[in-house]
Amino acid sequence: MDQTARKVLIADDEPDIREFLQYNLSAEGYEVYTAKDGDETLDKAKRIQPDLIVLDVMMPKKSGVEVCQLLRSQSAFKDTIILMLTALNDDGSHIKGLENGADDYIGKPISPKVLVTRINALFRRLSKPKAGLLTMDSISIDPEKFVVRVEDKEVSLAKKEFELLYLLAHRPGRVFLRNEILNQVWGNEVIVGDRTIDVHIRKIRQKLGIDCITTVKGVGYKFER
Amino acid sequence: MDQTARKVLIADDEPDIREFLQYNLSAEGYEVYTAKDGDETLDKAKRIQPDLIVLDVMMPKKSGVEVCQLLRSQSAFKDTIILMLTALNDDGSHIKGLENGADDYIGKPISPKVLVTRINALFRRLSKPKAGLLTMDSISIDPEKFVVRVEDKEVSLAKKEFELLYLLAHRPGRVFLRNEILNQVWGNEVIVGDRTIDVHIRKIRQKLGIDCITTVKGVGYKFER
DNA sequence: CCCAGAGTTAATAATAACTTAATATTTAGT
DNA sequence: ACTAAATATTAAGTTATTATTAACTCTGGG
Repeated sequence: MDQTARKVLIADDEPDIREFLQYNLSAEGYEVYTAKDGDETLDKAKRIQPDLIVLDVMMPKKSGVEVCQLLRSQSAFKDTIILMLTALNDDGSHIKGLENGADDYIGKPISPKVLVTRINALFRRLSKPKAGLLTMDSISIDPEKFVVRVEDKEVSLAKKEFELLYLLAHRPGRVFLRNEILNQVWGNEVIVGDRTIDVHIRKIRQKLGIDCITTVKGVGYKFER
Repeated sequence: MDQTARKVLIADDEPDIREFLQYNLSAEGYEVYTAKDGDETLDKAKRIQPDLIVLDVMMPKKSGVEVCQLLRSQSAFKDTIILMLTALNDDGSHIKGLENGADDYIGKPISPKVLVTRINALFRRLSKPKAGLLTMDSISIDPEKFVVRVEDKEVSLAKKEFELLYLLAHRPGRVFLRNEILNQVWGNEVIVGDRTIDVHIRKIRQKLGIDCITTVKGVGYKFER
């Protein structure tokens, strides 16, 4: 299977809808997974880390809306594209979906053409470009393998630490405001105190051993050298 | 998501209006965030630093007018475009909005076309070109990296020093009154003595090494060369 | 169940930024 | 050249921001 294939998770309690979606999306080259209720969706989403989730509003265990809210409250899913599926294509549920963080919705019945077009459009519009390997002299950061190498020694960072370092390092010299950092790394729904950033910065400095993050007091942090 | 997408924050207590705006503005390529009451608006505005805020007049917690006033009293939002939304399209609330620092207003009900046209127009009319790199011969000022380079040597200034230098340098030759400087750099609520400016000027001159700030006695300062 | 690691918070310490006040120097007007 | 007013300079005092540490929660794996 293509290494860069987009992963799509389909969540619907009706087997024939799952099959229909799976068929059409596989044909488009997506890597498709399915779930049949809210809880299973959450489990699989966590394991698979899909790029897009097709979420039926009406599902057993947890409704699509609930699942959507739960996913959006976790920073791991802040960039996951969520497409709601609803039989009720009245404004009410449409609204409810988008309000809770969905990126788009489609009303049943679904035409294969509309579905595929919409999903492709979502990817075009929303997906972040895949992060690439960063290399500065004596330090390299690989987001694929999740590894940082400093002077030929491998350093393992925790996820938040890594994301923070990557954010700063992908634009060396540029100052990132604390707000920007919170938005990019934690997402704008999550609320954490300012000291949290400091603590992560400290751990990064500590683990890397070399001083490559500069504090700009009253402003933010930047990566240098 | 486009890295340079304009950020728009929508503040309205009615879910269907939020959704309506979100849908239409997302489709235009804006990066859209929402808030459902006054307090949430202030929180998110601070966090997200949107380029434009669509502000409903009638909201719980704090009204749009209050939010507008509060935002405008903070220097971080002096360039944020504010568009008021009101069901009462009588002159009274229109005036009240503009009086309190809003840049435009739209009366409900809203047509998507009008909305998008108006917002695009506001951006065209009001948005400042991104604070950019200033380059004069032998000196360059980079607000993104928060660094000044003088004859290929990097000089790091503290926040107030930098803001002051940037203010003067972005209009070389133009004299800035002490009052203007206080307003722009310190904001109009903060009260500091006149000597404070002198001290910062001195530090800048000292750090840069070259004399590029001229005193205009009895008037103010200007950047030259 | 317990442990280990990640993530967060809160309290305190440390430090840099900022402001002020006191004194010296410069400038412009007479 | 004298004077008054404005600015320059310096050092010291204050405040704001960040660094550091340790404790606490939460989660998943053994």
